[in-house]
Amino acid sequence: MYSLTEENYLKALFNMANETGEVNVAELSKRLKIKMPTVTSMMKKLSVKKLVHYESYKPLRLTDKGKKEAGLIIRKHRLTEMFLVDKMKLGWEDVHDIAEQVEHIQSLVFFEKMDELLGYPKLDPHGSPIPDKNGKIVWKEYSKLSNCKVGEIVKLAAVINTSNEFLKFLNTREMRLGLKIKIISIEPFDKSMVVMYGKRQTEVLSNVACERLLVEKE
Amino acid sequence: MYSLTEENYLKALFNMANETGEVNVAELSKRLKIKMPTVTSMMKKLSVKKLVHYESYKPLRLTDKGKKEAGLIIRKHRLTEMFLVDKMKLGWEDVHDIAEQVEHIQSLVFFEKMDELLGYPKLDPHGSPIPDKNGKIVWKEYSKLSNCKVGEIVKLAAVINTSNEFLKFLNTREMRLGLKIKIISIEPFDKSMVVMYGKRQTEVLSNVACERLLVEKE
DNA sequence: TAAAGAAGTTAGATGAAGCTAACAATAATT
DNA sequence: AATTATTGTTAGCTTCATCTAACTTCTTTA
Repeated sequence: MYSLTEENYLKALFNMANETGEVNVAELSKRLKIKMPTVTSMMKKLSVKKLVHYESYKPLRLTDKGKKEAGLIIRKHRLTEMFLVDKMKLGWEDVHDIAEQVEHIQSLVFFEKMDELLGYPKLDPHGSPIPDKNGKIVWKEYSKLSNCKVGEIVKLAAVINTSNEFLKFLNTREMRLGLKIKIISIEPFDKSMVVMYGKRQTEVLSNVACERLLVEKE
Repeated sequence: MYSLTEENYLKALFNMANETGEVNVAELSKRLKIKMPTVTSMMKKLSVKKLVHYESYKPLRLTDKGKKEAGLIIRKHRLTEMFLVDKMKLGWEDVHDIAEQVEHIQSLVFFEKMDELLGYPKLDPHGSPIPDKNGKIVWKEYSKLSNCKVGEIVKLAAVINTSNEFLKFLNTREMRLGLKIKIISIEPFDKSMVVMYGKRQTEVLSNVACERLLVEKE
C-alpha cells in the first residue's frame, strides 16, 4: 500500500504527536535522521496522498486517514513485540529492532493470527497500548514515578524510554511490569528516590530513571 | 548487508540452478518479472561484489560466496514457513508470501530462536530441505510419483510446485506429507494414476499432479 | 551458409528517496 | 526595532532499481 519509507514517516509523526504535541520539520528530521529538505518534500508527497495536512512553515499534522494508517502500523509493531516476548521468549530489550522490520509486512492473516495466539492483548511488553483494528489507541492514565510521594506504594505499569540500555538497566535491578514499588524516601537535592520492591531493600533510582517509569496507584 | 533487491536476485539464481541447472539472463528476467537490461546491470553489480560469475553472453553462475548468501536467505525463508505452519497454525498454502517478506529480516536471534523453538527442523512444510547455518543444502533423493509403478506403496515426501492452487488442490484431497499412497493403476493414454490412501479409495491424479509429487520408497 | 529469430547488451530516461548549498521566513535576543 | 539564530524551502545533484529503444551477438533454420 504505502512504501516502507512513507510508513516510517507516518509512524514517527504519530508517536511524536503523542509524546510532545506539535511536530515540526526540524524535529521530525532529527528523529528520522533525515535532512530537512528531504522531510519537506516527503511531507508534500504525503499531503497529496491526504495523509498529512501540510502548509509551508506550519506545524505538521496527520489527517484522520494518516492517523489511522499510522495507528495500524504501530499496532503491527506492538503486536509483534508482544509475540516476540510472549511466544518467542525474547527479552523486552531485544524486540524493538526486530519489530521495526516486521511491522512492514503486508499480510492480514499473519497479524490476526498473532493477535489470536496472544489472546488479543491490550498492551505491549513495555506497557504501551496496542491500537485496535481501526488504528485507534485507548490511553490509560499513568503517573510518572518521579511525581509520586514518600510512603506511596505503586505498581509499575509502563516504561517511557524503550532503549536497549534503559531496559537492560531495569533487568539488572529485576524490575518488571506489574512490580509493586514502595517509595521510602526522596533526596531533595537531585530528586533521586530510595525505593523497595520484590526482594530488594533500599534500591536507589535517579530522577532520570524515575521520569521514565510510569506507575499506577491502587 | 545486501539490499532486498540483491537478495531476491541471489535467491532466484540459487533456486533456478537447483531446478533447471544453467541459468541465463532471459530466464532470470522472466522469473523475477524484471526486464533483461535491468538483470544484466544487476549481474554486473553482483559480479563486482563477488556474488556472481558474470561474463557477457555466458550463463549466470553464483560464486561460492553467492551460494552461501543465497542459501542463508533460503534458510530464513524455509524456517519461517515451518514456523508459520507449526507454531502459528497457518495452512501450508498461506505461508509462502509471508515468508517471502520475513526472509529479509536482519536479526540473528530472531531466526535462531525460531530454529530452536522448532527443534532444528531439516525440512520445511513442503518437504524442501532447510539449508544449514552455512547455507549448505543436503539433498535427499526422492522419486516423482509419476515415475512409480503399479502396485508400489510410497510415502509422500515433498511437493515440487508450491503454488497456492496446487496446495489447495492437495488439501481438498486430504493429501499431506508423510501420507502412504498405493498405486492401483496407470492409464496408458494420459498417464493419470488411480491411487489409494488414507480413507480414500480410487482417487484419480493427473500426470501433471503426479509430476509435482515427490515420494520415498520404503 | 545466409537469413531470421532469440538472447544479451548499451545508452539514455524515469521515479523514489536521499543529499548539499543557497536563500527565505519566522522566532529569539540584544 | 534591528540583529542574530533557528527553522523551513527551493534548486539541483546522486544513487538505486527500474524502464524503453536501439543495437549486437549468438543460435537456429531454411
